[in-house]
Amino acid sequence: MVRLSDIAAQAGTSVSTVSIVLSDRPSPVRISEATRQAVVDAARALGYTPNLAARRLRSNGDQTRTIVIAIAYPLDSRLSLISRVVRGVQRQLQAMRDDLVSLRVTVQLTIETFELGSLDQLRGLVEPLWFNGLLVTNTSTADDTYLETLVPSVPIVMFQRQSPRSSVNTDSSMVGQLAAEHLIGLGHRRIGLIYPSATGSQAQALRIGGYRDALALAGLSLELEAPATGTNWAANAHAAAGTLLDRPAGERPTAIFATNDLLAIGAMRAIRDRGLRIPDDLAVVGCDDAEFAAYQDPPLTTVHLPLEEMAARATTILLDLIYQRVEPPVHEMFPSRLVVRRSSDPRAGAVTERGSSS
Amino acid sequence: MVRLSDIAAQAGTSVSTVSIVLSDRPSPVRISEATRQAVVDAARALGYTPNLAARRLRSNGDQTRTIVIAIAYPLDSRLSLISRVVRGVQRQLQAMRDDLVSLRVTVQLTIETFELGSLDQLRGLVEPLWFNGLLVTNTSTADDTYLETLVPSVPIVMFQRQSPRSSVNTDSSMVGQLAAEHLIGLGHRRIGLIYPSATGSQAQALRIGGYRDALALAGLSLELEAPATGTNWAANAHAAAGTLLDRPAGERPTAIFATNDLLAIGAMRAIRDRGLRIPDDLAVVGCDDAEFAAYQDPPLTTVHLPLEEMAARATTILLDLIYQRVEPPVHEMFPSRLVVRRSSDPRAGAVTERGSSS
DNA sequence: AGTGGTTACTCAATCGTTATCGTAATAAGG
DNA sequence: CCTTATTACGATAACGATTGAGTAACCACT
Repeated sequence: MVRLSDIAAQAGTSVSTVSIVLSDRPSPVRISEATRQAVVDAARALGYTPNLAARRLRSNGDQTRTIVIAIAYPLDSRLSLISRVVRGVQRQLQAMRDDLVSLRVTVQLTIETFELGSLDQLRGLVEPLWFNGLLVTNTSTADDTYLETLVPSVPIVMFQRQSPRSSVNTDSSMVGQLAAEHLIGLGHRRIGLIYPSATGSQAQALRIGGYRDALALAGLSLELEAPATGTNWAANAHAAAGTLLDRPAGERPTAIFATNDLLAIGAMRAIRDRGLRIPDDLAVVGCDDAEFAAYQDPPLTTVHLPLEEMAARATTILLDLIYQRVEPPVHEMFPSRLVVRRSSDPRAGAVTERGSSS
Repeated sequence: MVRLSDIAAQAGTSVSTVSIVLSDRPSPVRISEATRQAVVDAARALGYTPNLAARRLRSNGDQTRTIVIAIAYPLDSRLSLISRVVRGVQRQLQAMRDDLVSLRVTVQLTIETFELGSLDQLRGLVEPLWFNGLLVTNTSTADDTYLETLVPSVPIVMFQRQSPRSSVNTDSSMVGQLAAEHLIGLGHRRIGLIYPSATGSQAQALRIGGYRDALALAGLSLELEAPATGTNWAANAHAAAGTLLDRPAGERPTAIFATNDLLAIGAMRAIRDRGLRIPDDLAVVGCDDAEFAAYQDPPLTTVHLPLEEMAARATTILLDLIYQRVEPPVHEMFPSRLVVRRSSDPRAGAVTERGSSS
């Protein structure tokens, strides 16, 4: 482990000078070009790596230059959507590189597997100010109040979650509404809902709310709802859909809305199992536009969320907050978009097909 | 921010005593039950949180009690498989709770988005010994030598990667072999391969190798190979499969092996686009057994990897290494398993169907 | 009473960086 | 030639926790 003092010795200067040179931060102290070079050369020659523990201890977190993205337990299949979020963050950081070059932002997607109780672990990270910014996504609503009190000093951007803090969001209730209105518009009167039973996710609750509102507004009944228990979503949706499909003839739904795409494909299989055709006998609409959605047979109609753009924006906001270029809270809402494919509308076929494979 | 000295003042004792009490680690110094209680009470009353920076600085990383799982760039769709890995790690830690209670292991799934160059960022984490153990998965082969030299002092377990270091692995070449032999056994003579072109993943390379060996052994030609470029796997596999399917009649493959499930469903659509039936005209086999695989129409035959069990084992090994209960390297190999579904074998239908939905 | 042995602590040095304050050396001004 | 700026740097005290060496108090035993 090579220290500043080692470099100082090598370069024939003092520790202070080395510190000032290596962390090229604004300092009242001016260093001549000659010594700067000597220090840099020595550091390179010795293979210096700053000791973050020491740096953080001394400067009490001001210099951590780290953004953390925390994702809450439970680690369910939505994790696959997270890759889209991370990609968005990365691209944005890449784009802002000039801005960042002197700041060395590190993206750490820290999936703290915190349940409510062990959210205290997060505290261990937060209190000593390990990081300068926090991007929180996918927490259960229960954690909200905890987070509120937890981190007053660190800028936080909530992702896909309404909050008094800064947030980047989609109108989740609109998501449910879009799906419901689409199906109603196609003439469906008995529309079933499949949703994950035990999720504290606010987005899920809002989607369901939006769906119910749209149905109520159209004067339709809300009784066709089946929760999918457990985390093995596709399998449990398969079972849940069964309870809807096995109702007596006149009461069986003619369309099903599932609040995510894995649920949707579970339901699709339940439909096929019974010899029913999609979308002729039953239309299916999912949510999220997962990678596999467009490749189902028939391709799955779903509500697309611009996760990458949202993540990029969240990153920008977070950095703005960190450098106090804006005052919190900053709220931003992104539109979701219904992607009509053949699982709900036979006419969608050719057009969307070609479009999505390009 | 409350310090040890604050607690000491409150409890009417010294900083040293407080330190010894709060970190209940073996110490030559004995503390009376009375003071221990006083200290604990004071700490609780003041809401003490240890300053990790100070702790780490002083004890040079011995006490970080943190395991990091690093996942390499590129952040492709395989991230969805990662949730299975994390789940495995979590469950194992849960099961070992007794062992861990005094150690406070924190799981941080740190997705360092490192490319080869910025792997230096990892260095920043590693050098000051931020963590006590590293579980590396999904790095490109290029990073290997870098990692070798990087972290001599921290126990590392490689996941799904052969290495002189400790590893938990599947026989990836067997994965390719299983798929190929299955198709050969079904009587196919012209078997196509679809694989991601630009992945440095060792597992991918081995799968391809195993597939080629099996074909060569059976005296079959290897010319039906189509790389899927880019990271939008399903879409690119769709295109890649096209080049195989549009060959003249006698040269078109009668089966396709895709080295992951997203590629497979892309290929399946290319097949359907051409009015061909699965598995009658073309059989398809994928890899990984993604959540959606069993819910395709027809359900996708694929090679299942016991990722959760592997992760659990990797966790155990990592902890054993950390506490020096075993000597590195420890190598462990898990068997992969072909899951036959209807996309390759029409007879598989009913049986597997029922089995997988339970 | 003096020696040895426990028990229950406390002191003070230390980890590597940073930031404040001080100062030597040179330049500029009168 | 002496004073005052200016430039360039060095010495040193933190940051908060850990740890080995030291010590005070008490008891037992000869």
